[in-house]
Amino acid sequence: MRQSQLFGKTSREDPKDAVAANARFLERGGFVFKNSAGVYSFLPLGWRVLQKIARIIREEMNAIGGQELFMPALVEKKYMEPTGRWGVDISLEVLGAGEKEASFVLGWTHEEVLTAIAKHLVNSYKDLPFAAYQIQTKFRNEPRAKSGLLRGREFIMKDLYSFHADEKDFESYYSKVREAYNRVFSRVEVKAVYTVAAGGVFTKKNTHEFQVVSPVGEDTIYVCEKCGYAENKEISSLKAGSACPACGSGVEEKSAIEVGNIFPLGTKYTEALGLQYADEKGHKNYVVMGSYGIGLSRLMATIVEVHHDENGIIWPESVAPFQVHLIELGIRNHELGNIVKNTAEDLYNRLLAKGVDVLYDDRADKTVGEKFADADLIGIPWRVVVSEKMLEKNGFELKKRNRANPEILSAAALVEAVENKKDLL
RNA sequence: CGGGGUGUAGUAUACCGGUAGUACGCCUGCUUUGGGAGCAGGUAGACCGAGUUCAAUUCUCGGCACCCCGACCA
Repeated sequence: MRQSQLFGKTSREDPKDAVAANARFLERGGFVFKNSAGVYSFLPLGWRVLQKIARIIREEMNAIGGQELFMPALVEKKYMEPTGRWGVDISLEVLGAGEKEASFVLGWTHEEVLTAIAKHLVNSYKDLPFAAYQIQTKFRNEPRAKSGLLRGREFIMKDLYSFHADEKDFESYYSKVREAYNRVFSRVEVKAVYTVAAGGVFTKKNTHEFQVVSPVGEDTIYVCEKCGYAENKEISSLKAGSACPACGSGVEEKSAIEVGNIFPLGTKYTEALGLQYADEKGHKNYVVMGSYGIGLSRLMATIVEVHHDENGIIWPESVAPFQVHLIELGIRNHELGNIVKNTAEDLYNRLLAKGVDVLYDDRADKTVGEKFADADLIGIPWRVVVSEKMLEKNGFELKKRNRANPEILSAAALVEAVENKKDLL
């Protein structure tokens, strides 16, 4: 991608209404655009990051047998009423044609919708278990959207639902999901603490959350540094310094961002909606359910909260919008400058040919300082500079975003290094 | 939803009851070129509505929007 053509520009000033690091850097870097409070557009740069995250989540969900599908955002009243979730506070209701009262809600979760589908498809124990998920926009009329992408009224979420014949089968799947979630969070390089929590509007049972410790987090958790056991303050009888229920060591109080959760639902929804199956003896039983969420847009914001410095974002390689930021410092209308320009074009094409994702800063009207400052802000892991100075040394400069000192490499060595993602620095 | 605050150019800001200023951006030209360049010229602005007033961007009221604290929450 040529940066001169990119739909998205950096800005030098922080937006006046943004305080959280994720909002400041994502808006300034041209990753997202705030359309309303808690309502964001993803610009091409931000959308690439989101797609990288989505791909990792898909791989891990598929690996535990999750089947991807896609459900409607318009959810009719008849689905939510039987479970008592029609008209809850966070609902964004929609009027049908000619109606005076809303008959649809913009979907904020999909247990009911998928259970209705399952009623059509599940008759026998032979149809169980199964797990299905989607990646979709969710709508929740938050009384107070805040902290950039961390709490929006509209956000992108992966929601997985599993259906089982009995609790035992459910529990074994629940722990599989837990492991899959750990892999997701470790691949995007956030440290998520598995935390015991409350079920809110989803279930009366205890649930589990994946919490990333961060000062901007809205949740308070008690976490044991020694064994890693953690409880959410909302259900906990612990205090800072209390003995850890798991190992007896002291727990600490931390602010944390909830990046994922897994809910045991039992038969709450299947009873309310009448989802039963026939067992081996022909007896009818209610299906046991679980639901499992990861907020993708929130996770993207969390990654920024965890991985940045004063100059901008430092993307983990797994989710960076591009692998390489190629910066050309040729002087316009100048003989040597043209050589620099041509050399950079050539290198750009070589990297593309090798299948490397490159953002090529070919902008002719930007100064050196501006290009470097933009590169720091956008936070692509590898930076390659082509300039007169480098050509004199017969090489290219390669620098990692999180390192201070660059390396000078020949073109061939550089292409090889980037291609093999060799950490030469 | 309770409390507090803020709405001025594309962005960030200043001043003011009477002609709205600065910086960055953007456009033209020349110069410059390894950490947000220089000169010259140009472009562009008071959230909406009502009231007070000779006169409102400024004061008052209402609405709307956005931010922060709380309650709530993936």
